[in-house]
Amino acid sequence: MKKLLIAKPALFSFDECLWFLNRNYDDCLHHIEPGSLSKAICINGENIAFSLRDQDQHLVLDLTHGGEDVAQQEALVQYIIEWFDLERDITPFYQLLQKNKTLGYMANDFAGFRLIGIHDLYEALCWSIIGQQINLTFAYTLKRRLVEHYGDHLSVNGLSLHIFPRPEVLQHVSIAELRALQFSERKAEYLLLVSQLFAAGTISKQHLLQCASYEEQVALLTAIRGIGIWTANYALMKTLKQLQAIPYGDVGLLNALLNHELIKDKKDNAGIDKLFKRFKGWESYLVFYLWRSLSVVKRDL
DNA sequence: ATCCAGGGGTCAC
DNA sequence: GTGACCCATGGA
Repeated sequence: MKKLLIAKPALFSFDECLWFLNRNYDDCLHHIEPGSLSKAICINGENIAFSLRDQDQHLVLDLTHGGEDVAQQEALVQYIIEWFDLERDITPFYQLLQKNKTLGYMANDFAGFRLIGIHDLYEALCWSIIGQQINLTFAYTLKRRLVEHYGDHLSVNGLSLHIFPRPEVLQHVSIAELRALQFSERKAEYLLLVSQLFAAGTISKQHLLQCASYEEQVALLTAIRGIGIWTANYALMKTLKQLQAIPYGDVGLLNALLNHELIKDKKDNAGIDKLFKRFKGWESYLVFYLWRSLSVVKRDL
């Protein structure tokens, strides 16, 4: 079995990332076991499966299905690097955290936690549309139904590793079919529209990368029906790792800020602005760490 | 039973 | 530009 090594940067904890990926939810797009994860993705048209584990100064990537050629292996390594944001020096963020009386504890409690991405823009947009205005448990249920009905999968070591459906497939699904899976009429409409746009090549990650500014990227996304300011920022944060992205209006973010008594109420926009101003350039990391703090509360209850 | 959930569109003003 | 209203459904 082909084995690839990926060097671990400073301020990185695989366990911390792994724990977040596993949280309390049932994510169908990866399988977690203590100390390792398994996943399947499509690279250059081929479905590949791998597992990832922590070993001393490296992450060890074991290819468990496909990926024989070197170009695919390089792409896979790059995928992991982007997924866990391994090339970023996050010490400036930690310095900002440690200066903050309320949030400083995170530098210790969540040490080495990284902004975990979603490489595929289409998947990120679909996932955020699914997650709009419903609780996360149900959102993961809906995602699983979508993936199991319309996505590929690889069977490896007794595990069924699912791959997010391609837009070319989803664009031809009917609203009635999605309604039967308990998607709301609106979510079904939005998902089909986004699928059509991606299948037709009207929108892509490449289009976003060609934008001159962050504002332009937001405008490009929010021009699409079903994608508002929250969804656009979520996708830019997860897919492009645009660190100035703040998913405004996010219920989880607001609850985390309330838990830490950093805002008076959910309409305290001034309080929010004041906090994020201190984390200029690291806004997304702050959001991600605040989301991480929600899981702590949930776990401790 | 009741309120809320990692929102967004629409429409009145 | 702002705010009220609707959507839909499961979780707690």
